[in-house]
Amino acid sequence: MAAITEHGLAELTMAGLARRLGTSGGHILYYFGSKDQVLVETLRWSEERLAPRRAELVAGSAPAGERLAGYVDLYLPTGAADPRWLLWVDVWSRTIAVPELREAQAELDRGWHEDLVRLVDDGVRAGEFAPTDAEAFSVRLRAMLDGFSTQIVIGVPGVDRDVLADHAKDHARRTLAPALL
Amino acid sequence: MAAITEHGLAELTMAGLARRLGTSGGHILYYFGSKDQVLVETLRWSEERLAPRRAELVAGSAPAGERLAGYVDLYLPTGAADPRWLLWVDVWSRTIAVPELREAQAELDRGWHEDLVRLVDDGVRAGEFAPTDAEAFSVRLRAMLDGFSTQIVIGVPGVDRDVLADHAKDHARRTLAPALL
DNA sequence: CAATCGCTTTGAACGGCGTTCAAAGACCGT
DNA sequence: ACGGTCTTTGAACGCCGTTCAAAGCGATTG
Repeated sequence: MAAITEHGLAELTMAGLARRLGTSGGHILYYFGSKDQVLVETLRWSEERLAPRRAELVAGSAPAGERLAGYVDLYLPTGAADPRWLLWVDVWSRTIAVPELREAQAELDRGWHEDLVRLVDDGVRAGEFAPTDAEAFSVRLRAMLDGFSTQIVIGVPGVDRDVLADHAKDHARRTLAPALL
Repeated sequence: MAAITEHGLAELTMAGLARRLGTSGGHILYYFGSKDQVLVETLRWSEERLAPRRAELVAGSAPAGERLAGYVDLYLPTGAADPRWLLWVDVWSRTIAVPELREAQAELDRGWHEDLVRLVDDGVRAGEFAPTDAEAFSVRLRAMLDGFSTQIVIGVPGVDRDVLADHAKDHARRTLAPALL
């Protein structure tokens, strides 16, 4: 992750990474099998580091609306070169050619999905949100967040992370708003 | 596009493409400059082929709701290996390393955005949709569609193109529904 | 203590990639 | 028939991810 942050994913080669780690390219592949596996394991590691904060958002005692806003902020890339999202986009394009990546990737997604469903159900149960199909809500919101994240991380001119975050939060607020009476 | 359809983007090499075209790799690069440019020009060509149908959706006389559903169907990939969307995902990951692609890509996006804004404004003007910030609606819906498209084209297990299309259409319908009184 | 044996680690070699470029070919106005 | 410009080729280049034979290392054993 540090290597990606410093020089970008495109500059990350087996030989370069090995040099940085004081070992050889062959050695890395002895354990990981392929560069694809290195990348997907790095993504997994990166996602695991977010797990505690995500768990807190699901289990926390703050109003569900606030926790949902926190979920959006945690999901989106921090900025134009967020290494976690560089990995996501790269893994997407590699998944098309390398089916072994598909399951790992689907599994990471599932974690985000299940937590969001719990969070929304929690808010509904507390009467803070209108009765909602949490599954459908999660599928839609996360797709929107994926689209926003892509734009942010590839640096589409004129897009601003915080503006897009507000779009997502506003969408959530309106969709989950309890009926006025 | 035919080569991508038949063998996938990962198998598409300069030498292989040249052989298929009865020419040499150097010759393709004489005109295109780089493989990245070949891909982005191919994407542009592919998008241009959709332009007439998109224009018809904007200018058509059918109810705006129906035209919006048509927009969703045109936007999403046709299936798991839609070559247009293989190119999109590939261009996303290359854009990160090759800034020259960014403008081309943003420009293609702009076309979809502007047409969707017109379509929604049209529906609002006709009283078919509630008064809506069409800009914001377009930013959100297209992000959602990008997220869905990614999942479809990379073949996430368990996702179905038509189910996701219905999600998008339902989101649009609910968001744009005129108030009940 | 030496021999053995599995697990690590190396780095040279490999095939294939996108790209470059000197040379050859084709075309055309004069 | 010549000259000049634009095309086209294909060999060469540097770099990539990956493979694999050989060497290194440490623990187990007689």
